[in-house]
Amino acid sequence: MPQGWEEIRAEVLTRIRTRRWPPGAVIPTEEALALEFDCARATVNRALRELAQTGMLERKRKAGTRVAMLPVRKATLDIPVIRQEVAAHGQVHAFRLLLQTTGVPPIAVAARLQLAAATPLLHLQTLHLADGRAYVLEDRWLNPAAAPQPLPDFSEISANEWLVAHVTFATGDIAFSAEPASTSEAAALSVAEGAALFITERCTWGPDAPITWVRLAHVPGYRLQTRL
Amino acid sequence: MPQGWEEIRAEVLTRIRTRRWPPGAVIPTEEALALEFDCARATVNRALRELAQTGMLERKRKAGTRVAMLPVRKATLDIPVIRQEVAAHGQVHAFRLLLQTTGVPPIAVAARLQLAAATPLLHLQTLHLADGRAYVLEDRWLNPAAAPQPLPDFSEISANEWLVAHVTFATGDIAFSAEPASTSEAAALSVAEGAALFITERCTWGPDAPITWVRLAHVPGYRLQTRL
DNA sequence: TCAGTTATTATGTGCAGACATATTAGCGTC
DNA sequence: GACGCTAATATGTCTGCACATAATAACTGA
Repeated sequence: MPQGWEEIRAEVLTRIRTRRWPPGAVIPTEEALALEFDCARATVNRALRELAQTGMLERKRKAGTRVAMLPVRKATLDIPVIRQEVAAHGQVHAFRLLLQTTGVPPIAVAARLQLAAATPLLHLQTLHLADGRAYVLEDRWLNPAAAPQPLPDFSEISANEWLVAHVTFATGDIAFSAEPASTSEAAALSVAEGAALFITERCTWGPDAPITWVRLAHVPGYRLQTRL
Repeated sequence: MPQGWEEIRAEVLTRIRTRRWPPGAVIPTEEALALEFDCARATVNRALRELAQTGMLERKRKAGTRVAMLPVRKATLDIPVIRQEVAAHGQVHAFRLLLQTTGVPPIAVAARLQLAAATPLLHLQTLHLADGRAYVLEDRWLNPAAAPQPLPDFSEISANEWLVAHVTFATGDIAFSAEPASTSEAAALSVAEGAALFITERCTWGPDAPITWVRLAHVPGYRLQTRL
């Protein structure tokens, strides 16, 4: 007899995976399960809620709880700060600020940030190193209007770390893709032009204004991994 | 005054983002917050627990709850079945089975599945089409010992969809990377050799045996996106 | 027959209280 | 001061109950 909401969750998961409750089937009500497991309904609720959150179950009032047609649909992945990511591999992190200018960003960047096309932004290019070797090239456009003045010396502290500590964040999105290395990216990362790079593109907004757009070009061999 | 655990969560999030509770700071106890918000401790607990799950807060017994040093660290992403993914774009999904043989997989595949090197597996290559155009190339090795017999006609039903409906799943992992198109991949996807492809690699295990290893090579332009 | 209303029902949320558990802080001893 | 024990404390979980809410089912009347 399972006891505790985690064991109940495990038991339900087993019944789903062994097809005792096959995909699409309606499972017993919380009340019935509480009776079977000899616990309070709130405990069953907790277990089922967690399973619904990961996409294993679909719940609707009155209709009841059913096993999702296509189980295993959501994965959570960590988005570490680069320094932590490098440190997690047991390597030493360092970075070099390659470029810092102020200017009007490409239309694509302004559009993604929902900024007027002519707004001048701070442009930073930073090369991050792991054990002295190129690891990822960071290309960032930063909205000075969204950041408290004065700005720090970005060759001393990485923009990402300064921003999370000093700028109010409201929403954002993140996208992953694969792109061929441009001439400048190839040079910075010491790879062949056109090499397949793993790209992370992130956009963040504050409560009032866009904060930053950043594109991370990872060196070939990079893998983003998570457990299901 | 916030009421309901969602509003409390929002209020706490605001205090974090406005730096009233800056990164690293310890926030009041559940009891104190329950008093402030005039609700039960369980309600505060629910709100704080959810925030901890997304990485905004770090909680320890006795030590209390503190704002994470580097907020925004976890994102959840959906892993749809290819047919749903295509349909979500309003396109028509179809697929062609390019290859079906039985043989010993490459060492790298056997190793990732933790299988003895000489185990023969079913090898499937499938090209998925969106509105008739190449969308993703699926390269799959399937352990027949982990699947119920008889196997279906994989030119009629896609392996993924058949597997989630008929095979008991226990654990798995997923990884994303960027790789240049091999000669055969380039031909199948109608792209230039060496083009940057977005690769999804998935490994799944049943309770007793490895089930399948699959590598999805997405056509250039593919983006995997999620909100933060 | 069908649209509109009402009743039913399963989940969603909330409360107060209780006990469990991990972790820290304090204390005493050597 | 370094150690090991004990007490204090914040979170983790559970219970039993209540009411809210959404979605379905049943009913009603034209």
